Amino acid sequence: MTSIAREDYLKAMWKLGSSNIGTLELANHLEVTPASATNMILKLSENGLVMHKPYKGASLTDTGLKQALSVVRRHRLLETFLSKTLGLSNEDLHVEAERLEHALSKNLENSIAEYLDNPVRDPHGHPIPGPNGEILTNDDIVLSDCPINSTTLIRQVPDEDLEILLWLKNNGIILGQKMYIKSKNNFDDSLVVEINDSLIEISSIISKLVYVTRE
Amino acid sequence: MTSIAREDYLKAMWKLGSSNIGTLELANHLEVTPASATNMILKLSENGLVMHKPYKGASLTDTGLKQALSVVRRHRLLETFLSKTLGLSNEDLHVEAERLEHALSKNLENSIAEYLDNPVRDPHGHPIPGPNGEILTNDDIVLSDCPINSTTLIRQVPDEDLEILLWLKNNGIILGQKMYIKSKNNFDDSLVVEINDSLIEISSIISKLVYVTRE
DNA sequence: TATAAAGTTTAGTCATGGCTAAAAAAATTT
DNA sequence: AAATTTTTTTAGCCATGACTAAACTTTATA
Repeated sequence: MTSIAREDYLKAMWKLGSSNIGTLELANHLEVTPASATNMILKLSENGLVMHKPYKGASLTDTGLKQALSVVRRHRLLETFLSKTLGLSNEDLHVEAERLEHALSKNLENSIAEYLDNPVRDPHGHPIPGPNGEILTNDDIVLSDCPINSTTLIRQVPDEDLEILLWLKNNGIILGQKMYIKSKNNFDDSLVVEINDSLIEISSIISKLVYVTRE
Repeated sequence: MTSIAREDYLKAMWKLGSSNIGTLELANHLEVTPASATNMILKLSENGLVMHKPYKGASLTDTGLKQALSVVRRHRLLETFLSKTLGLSNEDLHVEAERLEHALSKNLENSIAEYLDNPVRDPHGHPIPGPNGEILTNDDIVLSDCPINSTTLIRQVPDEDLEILLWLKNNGIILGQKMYIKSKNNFDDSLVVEINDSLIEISSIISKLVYVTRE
């Protein structure tokens, strides 16, 4: 009843936000056709994992959310584990964890968590949900919402897009890095920040994927 | 074209020996019906992984053997990796590796092999096939074929059966252990061996699963 | 507000990999 | 050698999760 496909749908819905997820949006995210997404939404709905209002969108139920967070937990624990043991580069972690997450038993999940001392952040700074779906409450804020003329500390970088990840690394935008926000372009919402005495322009897209805390 | 089910069939055929594997034997090993096994044998045959003589049995082709050994390599590398990092007990290793082996990418396989310094034995003493299917030539012999009144060293214990594994451990039959073969029962082919000054009777079934070398 | 466009669902198809029941071949007994 | 048992295959069915094409809502535009 729980399958790889179902877990992928639940995780995708979690990523896309809390409510009224469009079929097309979900289908695009999973690279399937809208018809396939409708099909699966109906099945998940029958199993009480998803709420579906025809033509209006779908959202996770409490049970569905819990299962989605379980997948996310496995993913992030795996990233942390592979990083610590094999020293995989930050760019490789996501792809490998994506393959393994569905095959991780509860037992192995527990062993890994214990081995890592129950970490609350993965190597990209993302919070790791607890065994029952508890998620770390943090005061990380998205970079694009940050006030000008503030000093911030980088807390989360995205993990999926290789190109973005490499760009961030090449420009010194890494976890724990201090960064001063100089200005914001009112036309395209890009930012100019100062890192280690050099100025860097951060596109609007990227500034929505990086999270920071105020210093 | 390569799927979990197909990999399981190839691995099972490898385990069952080199040629003329019966449909029923294969089906029993995989806990599917004979009809399902016939079905899959035909598919693998179409893909050149298996030779099938109707009503006579099936066997792996060179390509099929190579793919089977690739699965075995992943399995045994995973066992070794999980043992070394998480310190999983010997009894847990098999089950966990069984789940993960199909999801291990070539990249991760390589990383793990390198991390472990290209091991040639897994924690149960089984040889780990190389990246191209090369298997360690060793002079391990099956315990049941061992001459009486010889001193032997335990080199391989089975990994699948929990009960057997626990019995072996509880009786001191572990890798590297010295063992003296005292006698053989001509009726049931069981053995009596001396380990650490105590005598142990080993059933015929188990004596076919343990491999040793002469001292 | 009527129409076009965008998004969603329905209907029907396909491959995969199970299953059962029945037919056919091979091996074993009598 | 004939009959029986065992093994294997064939035929047909089912669930899963993709797909296309067409129908149907909803939203946006003229």
